[in-house]
Amino acid sequence: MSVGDFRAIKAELFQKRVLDWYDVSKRQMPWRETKNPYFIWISEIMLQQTRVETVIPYYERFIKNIPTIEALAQIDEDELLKYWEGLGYYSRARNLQKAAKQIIEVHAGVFPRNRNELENLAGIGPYTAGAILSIAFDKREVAIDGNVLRVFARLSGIREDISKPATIKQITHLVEELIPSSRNGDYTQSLMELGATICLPNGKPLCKQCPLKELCVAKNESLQELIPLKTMKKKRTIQQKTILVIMNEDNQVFIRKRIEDGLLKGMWEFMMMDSHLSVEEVITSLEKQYFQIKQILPLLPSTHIFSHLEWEMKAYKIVVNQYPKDLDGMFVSIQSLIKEYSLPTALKAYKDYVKEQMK
DNA sequence: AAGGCGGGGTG
DNA sequence: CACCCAGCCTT
Repeated sequence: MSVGDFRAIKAELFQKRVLDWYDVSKRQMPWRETKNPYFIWISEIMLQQTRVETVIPYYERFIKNIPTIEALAQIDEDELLKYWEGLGYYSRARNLQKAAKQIIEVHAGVFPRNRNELENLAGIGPYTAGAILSIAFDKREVAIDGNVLRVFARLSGIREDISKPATIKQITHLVEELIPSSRNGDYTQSLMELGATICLPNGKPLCKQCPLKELCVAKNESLQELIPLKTMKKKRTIQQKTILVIMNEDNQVFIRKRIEDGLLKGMWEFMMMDSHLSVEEVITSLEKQYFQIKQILPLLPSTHIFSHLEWEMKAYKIVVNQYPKDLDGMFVSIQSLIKEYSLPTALKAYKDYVKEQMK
């Protein structure tokens, strides 16, 4: 069998198999209870590279507190990031607000309903545009995510690297040819659901339970564990950091906002240095910045793994009784730190330490 | 075309 | 540990 053989199958058979399976097997998700494009949009952005179970509580809290495009456009950035804290890929939150403003200014507050206008909004690419159009508006558009790429690579026996644009284009055409005459939103979701629950990655598909097993080239050729082809991945680079949890005599802690770096941009952090510093080096560096140090105490080192790099963190708690006025950050109370400012999960160990200092 | 961008679940 | 997740953006 080949891609050609797969294309020869009856579209109606394929559609009936996958939609019937979806009706019986779909999981419950809060965004499946609505057609409100704003809600669908929020869910799709949160779901980018993020598992369904992780998203659900974030989604519930977000739409409860920021229920409309207008509310999203007007919210303070730090408050917005607070709702995103721990979810990762924080540019998604900033792009969400940028897009909300675009919708109000360019589209008079009316949610766009064609692919071109959607893809011109910040943070919306081909997948998200297709998802919103098919799910919220029942338009004849497809949404190609990692699940759909894997499902269709196996179904049609494609041996190419599924991350290559040419392969994505080829699969996009196959998915488009099979759009049903109705229920396209369910069609979109059924393909992703199949990938997430049956046609699993890492050579572990549950083919016996698959409603499409008779139509699957990979299954019929016993290639389902070899497809899709895995791409070589780059090794993580390791960075050494020294975290300085600086507190003043009023039990306030020093934080500053990350601006210049792409990584964790917009998030707040403790003072950090780019290498491992000894007690003496820390003291020298802080005195050079006109801090007067009253006490310095080593904290437990910790490690945080990002997808593309790794932080090896040494840390110190430092109590100062005097500090310069022109700081690139500020001292805030511990309660305020917890309630109002978003810190990356990478700093969780030291945020937890600060929490314990609350009196 | 390739790499940056978080955090967590899973085997 | 490595892989991958309802991807998008920049270079």
